[in-house]
Amino acid sequence: MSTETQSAPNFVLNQIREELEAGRAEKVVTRFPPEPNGFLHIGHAKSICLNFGLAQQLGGDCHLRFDDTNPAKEEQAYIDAIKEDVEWLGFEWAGKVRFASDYFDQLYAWAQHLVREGKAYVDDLSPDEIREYRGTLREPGRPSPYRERSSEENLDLLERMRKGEFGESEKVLRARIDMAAPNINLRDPILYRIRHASHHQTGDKWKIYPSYDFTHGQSDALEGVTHSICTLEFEDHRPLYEWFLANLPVPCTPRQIEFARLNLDYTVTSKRKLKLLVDQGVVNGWDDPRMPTISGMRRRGYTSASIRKFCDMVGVSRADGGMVELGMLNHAIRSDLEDNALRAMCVLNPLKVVLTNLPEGHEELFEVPGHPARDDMGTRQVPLTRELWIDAEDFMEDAPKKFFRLAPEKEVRLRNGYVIRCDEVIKDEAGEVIELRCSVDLDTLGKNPEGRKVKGVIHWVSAVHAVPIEVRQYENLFLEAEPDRDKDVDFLDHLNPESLSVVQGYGEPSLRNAEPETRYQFERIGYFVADRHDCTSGALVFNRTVSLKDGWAKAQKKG
RNA sequence: UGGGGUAUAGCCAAGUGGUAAGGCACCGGUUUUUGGUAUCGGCAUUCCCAGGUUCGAGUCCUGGUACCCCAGCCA
Repeated sequence: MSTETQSAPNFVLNQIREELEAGRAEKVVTRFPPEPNGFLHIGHAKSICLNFGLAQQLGGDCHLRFDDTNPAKEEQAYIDAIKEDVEWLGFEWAGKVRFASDYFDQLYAWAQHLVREGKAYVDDLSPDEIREYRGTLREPGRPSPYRERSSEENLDLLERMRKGEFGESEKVLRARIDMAAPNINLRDPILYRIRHASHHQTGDKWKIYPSYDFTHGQSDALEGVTHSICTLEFEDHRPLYEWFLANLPVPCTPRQIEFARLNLDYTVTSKRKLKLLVDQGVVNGWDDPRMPTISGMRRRGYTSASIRKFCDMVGVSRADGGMVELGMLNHAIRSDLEDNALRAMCVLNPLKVVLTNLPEGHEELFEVPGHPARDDMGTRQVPLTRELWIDAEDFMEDAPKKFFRLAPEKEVRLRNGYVIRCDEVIKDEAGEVIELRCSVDLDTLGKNPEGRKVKGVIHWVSAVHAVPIEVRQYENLFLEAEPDRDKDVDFLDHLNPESLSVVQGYGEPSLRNAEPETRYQFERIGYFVADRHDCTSGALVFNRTVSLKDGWAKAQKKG
């Protein structure tokens, strides 16, 4: 395990610790079992942190096992992406990457075992008939007419299913449990279905594929998994999970523990819906910075540490139907970047300022820290010249008393530089402010001016040295806190049309050689990352990870 | 009375009979060459509701209520 995570205790950890203390287990083995049918998202991050975190804290192992029992939906590309995401998050699985498909031979042998024991049978009912015979939530099911076939016949039929003698849906193998069970999962669940599909790991070897229920617990047992941690919706499957372990000669009996999945504000976390966003071109791929996927968040500029911290803050419980506010995620990333991101000045909405008492061609270099509190992050050179860009929001012609920025006749400090005073406002024919003429107080470098206090500080960029940058500003993908709440309304109706806005701005020269994935705080604006794919020395592209908290905007709102 | 779960502040969440942790958000003070950060303080007389047991209940009992999951040959 490569990452030191000091996770807060939770009920799963406590429970396992008790078992350890009671001597009911020795070494803990967990597993993270994604199906390779899409990219991992923030909800998976919670599961990853839990499973790998448990192993870390208890001195055990965590396996990465692909739950690849449905070749129709799975792809190698997803496998590659998932492995990359888990590694990027900072975790290391024990041993080789595993696949449920590694156990297909054993699973098949166990299916034959159940048949011989009279605990499984081949059913010829059609999918519709099976549904009908299953009964409803309130009424019991009825036994299939094929339920009483002999072991010999079942064995033969199963073997022929395996050989591909039947078409898809012509037959299935079912466990023989109880068609009247109140828990529908126990009403003779399907063990194998026929799929004439090529599998990304096993090729064309199999014509039948085991179901999740028949695969998961046995795979856990085969790997020596002690605790199989999954989400709440599998709680109803636990009796089945245990039934297979009890009725098959498995090497050990893992225990299933369920926890509540993560729900995040203004976000969808459903692989199906995320895939829809990708397929319909609503976003630019699974790693679009607006996506709650691990790779999207990475591209947006989240650090893996911040995602781990977020998962830790959220905690683990069995309380369902909850909804975590995005504010918590914002806090996690801001606190990481506050400590670790380089500082730079950038202007996104440029307004020209001319410093009238500086001579033409004046150039002055300030050496300023890469980070205000971290000497180890070095320094950068910031040039000052007669013409500057400042952000238009930092000037107001009729400024209210508490506006601590530039206004006619008022003073403000240039961050890392001098105090300047706005002497003249120049407008175009339309009355738009196009330039400010200001004077510099040369006696204010590194010290406060005599006899007055200048409260405001604004960022700026030398016009001659300004580096053009493209900045991609992201907002929530959805306008509704729970986009998929209402079953009668398509979640796509809640899309935020302004989730992405691209702006061309000016950055200070230190940004010129920004390497992809370098994170910055553009002072007084927010945290940004050089896009890992599109940022080159010829075309600087930054993604806004998250804005800085804006106390001024908040005060404005309050009036 | 189909089965299985869950209810603690705006949000997440500790708490397992001894008098409601922590985090986020929010509000206010201080510091500040980022209206950021840091820092200090405030923020549940009460734990879904109603009864009961007990010297004592968020924790135990009884009865309600609300919400989530399950009728894929998905996982």
